[in-house]
Amino acid sequence: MDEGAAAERSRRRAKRVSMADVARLAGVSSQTVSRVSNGHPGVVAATRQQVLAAMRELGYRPNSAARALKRGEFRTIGVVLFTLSTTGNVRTLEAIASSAAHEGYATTLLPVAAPTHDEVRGAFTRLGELAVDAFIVIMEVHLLDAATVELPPGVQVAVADSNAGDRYSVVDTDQAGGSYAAVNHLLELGHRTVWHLAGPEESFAAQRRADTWRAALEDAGRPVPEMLRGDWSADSGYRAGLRLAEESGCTAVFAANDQMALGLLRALHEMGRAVPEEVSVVGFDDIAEAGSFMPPLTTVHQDFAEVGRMLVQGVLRQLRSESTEPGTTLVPTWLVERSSTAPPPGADRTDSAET
Amino acid sequence: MDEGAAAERSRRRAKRVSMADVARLAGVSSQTVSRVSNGHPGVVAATRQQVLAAMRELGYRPNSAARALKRGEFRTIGVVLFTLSTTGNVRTLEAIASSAAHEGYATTLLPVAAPTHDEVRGAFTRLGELAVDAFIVIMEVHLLDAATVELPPGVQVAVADSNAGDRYSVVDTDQAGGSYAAVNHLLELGHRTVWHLAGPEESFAAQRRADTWRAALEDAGRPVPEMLRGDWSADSGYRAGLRLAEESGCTAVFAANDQMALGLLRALHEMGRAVPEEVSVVGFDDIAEAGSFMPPLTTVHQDFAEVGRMLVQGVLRQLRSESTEPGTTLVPTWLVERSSTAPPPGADRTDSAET
DNA sequence: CAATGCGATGTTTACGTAAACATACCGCGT
DNA sequence: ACGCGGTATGTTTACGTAAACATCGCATTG
Repeated sequence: MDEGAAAERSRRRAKRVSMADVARLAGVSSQTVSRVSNGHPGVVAATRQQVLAAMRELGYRPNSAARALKRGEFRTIGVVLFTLSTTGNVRTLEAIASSAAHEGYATTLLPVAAPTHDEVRGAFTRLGELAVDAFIVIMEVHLLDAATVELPPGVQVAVADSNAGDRYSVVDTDQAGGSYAAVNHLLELGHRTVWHLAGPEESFAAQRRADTWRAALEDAGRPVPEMLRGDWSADSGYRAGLRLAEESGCTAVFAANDQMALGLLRALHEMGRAVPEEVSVVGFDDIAEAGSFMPPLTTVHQDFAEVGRMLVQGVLRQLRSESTEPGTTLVPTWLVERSSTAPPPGADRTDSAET
Repeated sequence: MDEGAAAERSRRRAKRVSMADVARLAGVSSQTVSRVSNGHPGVVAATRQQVLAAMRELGYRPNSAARALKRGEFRTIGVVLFTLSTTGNVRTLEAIASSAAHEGYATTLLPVAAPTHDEVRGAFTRLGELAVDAFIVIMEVHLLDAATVELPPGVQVAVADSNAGDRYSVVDTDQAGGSYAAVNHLLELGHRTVWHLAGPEESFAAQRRADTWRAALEDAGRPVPEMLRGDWSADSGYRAGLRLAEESGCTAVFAANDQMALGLLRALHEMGRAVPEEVSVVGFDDIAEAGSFMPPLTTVHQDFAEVGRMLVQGVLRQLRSESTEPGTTLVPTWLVERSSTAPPPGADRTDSAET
């Protein structure tokens, strides 16, 4: 076992083909191999072919460690995230990975087990040792705060889902715009006011959506009902829905995400409150399934793909210009009207919300 | 604050702090710094403290490229996948990333833009240059086949969602077991037969589920209805549902995933076919929202976390022992009974399916 | 026809780390 | 007192690549 492992290790070591090997076989210098490998000009076609043939024969593949060491860059972007259980994170990650790939960068995942300060700090410590030129954090900023001191200097950062625009380059969807559109849509349908099922307290996005909901109501001079709170899950939406169904005055609900809206719909259905005839529901996210809810959900669409793209562009720009540009970039959101909203029961006019 | 940041920035690019710098400040040799950095024994406490202090002062972080070059390994696992739009892939990736992190490995994403042969080949070519010790492929194998020749030698591979067990180490959920359980559950409720809404033809998983569905019916001596086909999306489930609602003989449907089941539920609802009173529906995946469908969906649970864990264990074992062990490992699946299934209309006895 | 210039290729070197080897020192036993 | 064993630390070297510099040869030109 022991000598087996040792032998295998040496075999693997021996197996590794280097430029020198290719150069020897092709009868050229290793520098020429390097030139061919990197597509540099100044290599005559015949030589190039010879080198390429030798590469193929030996199965040469460049050693990226050596390459990175020499060049001083890894061509890799690290992504720090806490969970892949929310649509937004997944969609954003997907866009990051493909944008990065498009730019010739690899994407390395740095999962943080739990969103505690210790965990985040630990992650950043590990991150300091990671083969990464820049990284993108998809996480609440109040956790980032504590970890800031640990951030390895010399690595560019961009942040999603955060309000740290004063210190980092932040890209986020237009939470306020979307929330405002959602609430106003309901008011315009004639609802007297709108209830809100918020996301967890720790979430910046949840807070921003709730704040905007409140502001929109106050702007319109409407009463602000008590806010309910969920944890993004459909179950928490269901529980909130059971309670809302008892509120006879409740004719419109703005849920902070689609999953909770799903639970809400089920609770309302089970309690015999028809959607949208008796109660209107608006969600947030526009997940792929939203159009197949019962009824199809009116919700706020977020362009996560664009967020990912902009995040990558952001860090790469920083990387190239060597400048950090704090600031927040907002990606537009818009309301997608489906069938879960309608004028409130007893409303004769569908277009006026004048009191 | 500003000049601090600026200073740091210029210091960074000008020269990254190396072991030599730390060694100079601490008044020791760089080798001693290396020993401290790697926690090697044989460094007296006083010296260690001195080195650590110097590291802190200079903000030293090891250069992983140099380290990888020297050690001959990257401590990184690459994951090749086509899409993050399916629950299974996302859950699996998440588990891979956290298992890998737990083992001290980073996870690098290699997205494949489209599941075409060319794309996959290109991905593997890029992958050959990637700083990766091993990789995991989450993709249909028939695409892998064409790319096999391109697979960089000396890199360990494990595969999910595939039937390439003869050549690679494959980990998959027990598709057959789950499908069998789903069909039998419906038969035992008293349904005469079960319809099937399959996933896309290209999908190995879809094929396996369909095959098992057919086999289970044949085993029980039941008629095999015409199979419907969707593309995993809720929309395709909806379209199939519209058609099924017209089939008066249809009392039980086994959908190949939960998203399609969702669309199915909506179509049946809109067509006035009550679930589960008139039609029973079973899904596959047990996505987080399945319990909040209307009605809550009976479905087959897949333990993607376990799949990810085993994939990582698999490649790491291969890496350490340098042996490739083809073979398929199945992770158990089980039926989660919720409220979307019931005996067929007109059935008096709920336990017997005898004709 | 020789000088010149430039394109093609080779040689040297440095990147930061860590293994392997080398040395210096200390305490101990005889 | 002397050497011996062992430990703490220093020195050398190699990992694979690519920039910088060096060289060679051929064609163009005065």
